Amino acid sequence: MLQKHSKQREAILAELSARKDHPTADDIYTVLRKSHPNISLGTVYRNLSALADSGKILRLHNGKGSDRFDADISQHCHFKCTVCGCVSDFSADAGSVLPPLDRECFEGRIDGYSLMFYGVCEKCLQK
Amino acid sequence: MLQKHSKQREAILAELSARKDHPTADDIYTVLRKSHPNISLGTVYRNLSALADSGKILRLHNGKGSDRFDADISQHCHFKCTVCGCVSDFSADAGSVLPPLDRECFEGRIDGYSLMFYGVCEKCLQK
DNA sequence: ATAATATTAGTAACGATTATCGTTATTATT
DNA sequence: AATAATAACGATAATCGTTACTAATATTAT
Ligand SMILES: [Mn+2]
Ligand SMILES: [Mn+2]
Ligand SMILES: [Zn+2]
Ligand SMILES: [Zn+2]
Repeated sequence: MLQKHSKQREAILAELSARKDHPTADDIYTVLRKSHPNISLGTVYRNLSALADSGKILRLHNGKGSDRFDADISQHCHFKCTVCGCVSDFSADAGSVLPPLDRECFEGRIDGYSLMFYGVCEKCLQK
Repeated sequence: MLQKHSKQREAILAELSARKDHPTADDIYTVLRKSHPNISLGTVYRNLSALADSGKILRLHNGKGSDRFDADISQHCHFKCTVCGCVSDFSADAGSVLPPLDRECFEGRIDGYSLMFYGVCEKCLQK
């Protein structure tokens, strides 16, 4: 996978890297249509999936609703507003607190975790 | 919602309460068909959603793959095996560690969180 | 340049879930 | 107990996010 370069993939990664709002595949598609009028939604999905599989970006499963993507691949948590649906980085210290788990009572292997907080964002609270 | 009693909802809740494997809607549907040959998959989905909305059961978003449900509504974490797909309760102390977050740098309201660990379960490791 | 092939655009297909709708079961009222 | 009101049902169509397919195009190696 990812053996040949493509203008489309470059544009997708550039767009994702330029923003911090954890966009969906369709969000990116809508924006890129302006500069790449013929780009296909399937191409956006295919490249985002390939980039995520190769570890270059992060895929955030989002319960109901579409997946979101993140160019920041460092371990960090997220917060989702249950009113407006926005997803933002969450600078809690939870991430640094979690790793030292008591793995003694668990015989499997832990490769990672996903931690999502739910609530109401500042903007929605003020309405 | 949930204004009238129904045999189907009773059976769905009973089945979910009797197991600890976090079944999908279709899992429950398949089992209940034996005792309730005419039950509809839509009915299972509708009741599981209503029960989850009213807080009587828990819905676990599962990334790709269908949602799973849990009759244990206490705050607890889960572990998903990326090989066989099984989802099990995870008795880490992470849940008790998380609540005291530094909420000072966050202006929104946190209502809860979902924490899922990924890895390989004991059974799959032994193969 | 030529050849090989990964990637694309466009579109069909898919799986999970929700919506619709005429019928049935539950509950309240007479 | 019969009647009326309506929530819930079963069957199935529709929706949504995503993936699969295919002929054409773009990239890379020769
Ligand atoms: Mn992020
Ligand atoms: Mn559980
Ligand atoms: Zn909000
Ligand atoms: Zn396993």
